[in-house]
Amino acid sequence: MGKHGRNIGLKPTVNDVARVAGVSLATVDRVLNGRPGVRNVTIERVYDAIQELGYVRDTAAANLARGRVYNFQFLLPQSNNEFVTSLEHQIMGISKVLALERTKISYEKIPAFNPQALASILSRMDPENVDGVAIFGPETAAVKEAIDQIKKRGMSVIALVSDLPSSERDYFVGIDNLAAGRTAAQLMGHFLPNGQGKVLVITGSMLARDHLERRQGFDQVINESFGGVDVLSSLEGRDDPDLLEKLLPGVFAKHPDITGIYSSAAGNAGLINFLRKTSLDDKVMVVAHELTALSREALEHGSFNAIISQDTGHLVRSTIRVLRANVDNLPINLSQERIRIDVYLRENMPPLDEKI
Amino acid sequence: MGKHGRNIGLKPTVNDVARVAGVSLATVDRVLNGRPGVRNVTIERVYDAIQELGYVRDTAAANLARGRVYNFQFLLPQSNNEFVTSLEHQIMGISKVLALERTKISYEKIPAFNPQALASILSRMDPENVDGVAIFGPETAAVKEAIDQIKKRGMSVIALVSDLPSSERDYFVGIDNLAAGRTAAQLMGHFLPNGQGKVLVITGSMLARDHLERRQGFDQVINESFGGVDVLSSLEGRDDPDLLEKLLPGVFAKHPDITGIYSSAAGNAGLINFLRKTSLDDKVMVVAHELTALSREALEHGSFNAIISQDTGHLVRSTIRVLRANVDNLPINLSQERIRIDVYLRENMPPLDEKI
DNA sequence: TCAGTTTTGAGGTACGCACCTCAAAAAATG
DNA sequence: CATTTTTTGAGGTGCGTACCTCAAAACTGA
Repeated sequence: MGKHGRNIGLKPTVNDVARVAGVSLATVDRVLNGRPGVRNVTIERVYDAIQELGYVRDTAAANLARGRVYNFQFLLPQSNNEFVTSLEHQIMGISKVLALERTKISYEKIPAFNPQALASILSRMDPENVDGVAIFGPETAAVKEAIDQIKKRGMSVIALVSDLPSSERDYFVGIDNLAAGRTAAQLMGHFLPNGQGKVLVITGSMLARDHLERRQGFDQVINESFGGVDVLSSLEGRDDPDLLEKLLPGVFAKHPDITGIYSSAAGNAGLINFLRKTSLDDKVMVVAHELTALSREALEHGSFNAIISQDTGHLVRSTIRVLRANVDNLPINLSQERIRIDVYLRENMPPLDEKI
Repeated sequence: MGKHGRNIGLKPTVNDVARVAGVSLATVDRVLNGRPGVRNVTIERVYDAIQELGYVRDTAAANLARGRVYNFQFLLPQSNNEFVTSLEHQIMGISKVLALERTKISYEKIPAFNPQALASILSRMDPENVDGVAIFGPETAAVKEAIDQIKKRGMSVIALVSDLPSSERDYFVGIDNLAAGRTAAQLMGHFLPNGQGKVLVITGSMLARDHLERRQGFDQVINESFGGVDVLSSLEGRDDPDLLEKLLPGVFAKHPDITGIYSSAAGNAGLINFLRKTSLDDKVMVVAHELTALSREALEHGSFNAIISQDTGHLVRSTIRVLRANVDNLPINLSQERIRIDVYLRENMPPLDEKI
């Protein structure tokens, strides 16, 4: 086969596009990479040829040629709860593998529930060093502004875990928190003896959209289906185990007849400690969020009765895939990127992974 | 930078390995690709250099150079149940994307529960055309033999959905079916009024390992925790909706007091039809397997009360990744490939994807 | 030590693409 | 029309690897 053989039956290449469009390789290249100096008519002829052949750029080859390195950054709340820790582990764990795929990731921890701090970090970001950011943070005007600015500078932005729909973020990687709250209520309703009782809802902060949505969903289903259940107003634990452990005695002093707890936020360690100390753990039905070493153990031993979770490994991998697709201007496989609302009972917990 | 510059701070390449090992590029290449004509001492020097540098072959570049095309085949049971159909959809859907990644996949349907047919297809497989096979089929001696043969011919073999541990298959992509059965029992036990009643278990075939394991797990938990529940012997539906619909009336004639059904196999269509016709659907608690358009609708409307499921998209994508890793002799990310036992209640069903 | 064999090195081509330069061709301008 | 400006083509180099050839060097055995 000569230098420019026909390449029968295989994927079309830039050479095929050039031949079909009746232009030179250089011109196709200019069009594909948005370089100037091509007439509009010619540009269209090239795109027609691309259409006709069904040409798709070989990203692996392109990245090889370009020496491209993707640079992504995660911004996580500075909180010592297990969910965030698990995200960190996943990020570190995957970074070695990603190095082989020309993508560098790093993460930074930002004071939790502090929109100003987050906004200021965002505004200092340099498009030269960062191609995309994944943000796990509160939705406020300042953050929205910062995101919209960063988008203008050409970076891709992903909302992680908690959506930021008011901003121009490219995508949200996380679960449908309203549905998660509804699921929790469905479980709680079934698990409470006689379908009735007084339920405490623990939340993180009113600034956290994910927590608000969970509460909303929880209330919906309780109202729809479980008339006998009385839901107290939310206890704000700020995702902080220690704070939570301090607050709970007061709540139970006021409401000693609580029979159910929906722990919709992070900070399970504090809750578990409290339950153990007070021996309340087999008197109170607990539906909690996020499967971690701790919550897994609590489920195993009956302190927790069900766990709603989202796979942190999936969250991180999905974020990377979406960010990469965004900077490459490629489509996203929605069903692959949809994060499931996992329901764990004692029986279906996945085996514990060794942390790397 | 000259032709053989130092490449500081970046990933080491074959050139770096050659330099450090004090041999030529050609020799490194011979070692890496297992070509003959290199002394053992030299081979070791090369491996030492690889170790020292932490060199990892750039698979993208290697595949580009080699013009490699992965060729994988799925073998699915010839059954018109929705689960298998969903797998087919996923395979077809992903094949376009895979074409861009130099991998071709196809599937073939084999008479269900017919070990001879499966074994004969396997033995006819040509390593020239197929690099790897994913098998969803029964575990018998004939199949085991055929798999071991095929392995000897250099193909990679994955057990899909139902494990084939007696054979030399490289990997199993699917859920822990024992745990799935246990989960089903846990749900059933909680959902049955007063925690007691007579439960029918529907299975596919005694030849199907996954079904056997589910039954086993189900019995375990019922015995451990739900003394008031009486479980009947399995009804074999052969994953065939029509057959199942024909068999069920007889069972209910004999046991009119059935209050729970664990449908551990495929063929939900037949079950749903029967329940609707006989208006049993709100008298009987049903825990079924696999989220499909049909079972989703049944859950939505209360005919089913819970669904245990495995994500077919994940199954297919995972299979491909593992097969590719196998033929490339690369490690597998276990936590990414672990298929979750999904529990779906009405509230946490994922939105319906448009089939492609 | 010499011929024979094995091992090694040097070099090239290719994969599909990005990016560069220079000159030729075509179009726009006055 | 000639001149300037814009557009296009031809060609090369490199990304990291595979795979090939040929000759030089290093070992082997007798």
